[in-house]
Amino acid sequence: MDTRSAILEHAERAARQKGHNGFSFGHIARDVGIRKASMFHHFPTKPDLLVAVFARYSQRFYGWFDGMDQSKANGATRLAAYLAETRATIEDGESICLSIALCVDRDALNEQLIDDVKEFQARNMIWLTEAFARGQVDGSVSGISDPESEAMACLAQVDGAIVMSRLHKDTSYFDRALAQLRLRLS
Amino acid sequence: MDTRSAILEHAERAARQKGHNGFSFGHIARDVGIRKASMFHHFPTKPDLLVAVFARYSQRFYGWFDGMDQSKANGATRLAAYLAETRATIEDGESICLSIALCVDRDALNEQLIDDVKEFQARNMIWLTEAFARGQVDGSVSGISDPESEAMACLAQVDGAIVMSRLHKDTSYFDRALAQLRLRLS
DNA sequence: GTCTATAATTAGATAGAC
DNA sequence: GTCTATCTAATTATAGAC
Repeated sequence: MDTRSAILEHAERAARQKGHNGFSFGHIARDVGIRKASMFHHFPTKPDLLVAVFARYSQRFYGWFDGMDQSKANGATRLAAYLAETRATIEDGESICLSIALCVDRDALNEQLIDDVKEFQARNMIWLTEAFARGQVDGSVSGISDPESEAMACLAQVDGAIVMSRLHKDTSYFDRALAQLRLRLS
Repeated sequence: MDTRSAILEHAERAARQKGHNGFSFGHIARDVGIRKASMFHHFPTKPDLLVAVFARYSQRFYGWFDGMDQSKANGATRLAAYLAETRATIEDGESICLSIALCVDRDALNEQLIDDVKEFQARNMIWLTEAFARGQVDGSVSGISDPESEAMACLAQVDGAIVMSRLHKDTSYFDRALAQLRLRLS
């Protein structure tokens, strides 16, 4: 792996485990195995690094959305896959979603990064709304009144479930927080 | 107000706006209007300060729980009051719940503080479970199968809603994320 | 209880050699 | 692209005077 990618990889891990203010160029350099000064060749400032890390992170999700959109899966299958994907990214409660970490340290971010996180959340909302709408039409998800309200509630529930799992370093909290929603997927 | 209380007040605000790693003794000293060195007379270390801040924060909630428990309010009224109380504490999306901020910066906390946050979450769960159970019995909350699952989902949903509000600095995100739950309260 | 002064460490960089 | 060396500012403290 090239150095730039190694930096991005370790920086994402660090941000998701310790938050934006919880790691430094020095830490990442040590992880990657280079000197601190060499970091600045790849990323001139910490904001630059963060923007690149989040772009890479969000692109993975956007790619996943696109892949799913091309499948013929029904609403319930899509939502179940979303929950499984989200659960997988937090490992054993060691990490959280990068966008949550950045929300908490919001005051330290530059405007571009805040906009990027907002867009990430908006695209999650759009995808979830579409999945709930599909589940309403095809009958695979029970008890839906308004797909957009469902999407908003679901996104919040997932984010909160991730935070709870992080506190206990235990993914079963994620499962219990989402148990009710899962029961509605046939 | 005495100096110690002023320090606790400003430190809580800072932790909830910038996260555990986002503020220093220097910042708080400036806010309070004393010199940095004077901070250490009141709180020898940053972990000591954080434990005291969280104790004060959680006690306010525990007191609120006790007050509510002595009322004759039905399940729905209790849950609506919980949502209103939570919403009020985040102001205009400028702050988040202290326990969320600490969860994200979990790696920087000492063991006592982690245990304190766990207890806080457990007590929220107990109170919410009781409120949902009440709502199930008195019929004031619709569609309850298992009160404990409901409590877990609700707590996650509230936490996620707070994070979303923080990103946009807009409490309407909180309202929209909780709209469905509110509709179930009669 | 608050202050000045200071120390050790770290963070975010920059300059310039290789 | 990576390194050593260096810089400035901030952070978490400690010592000791008032």
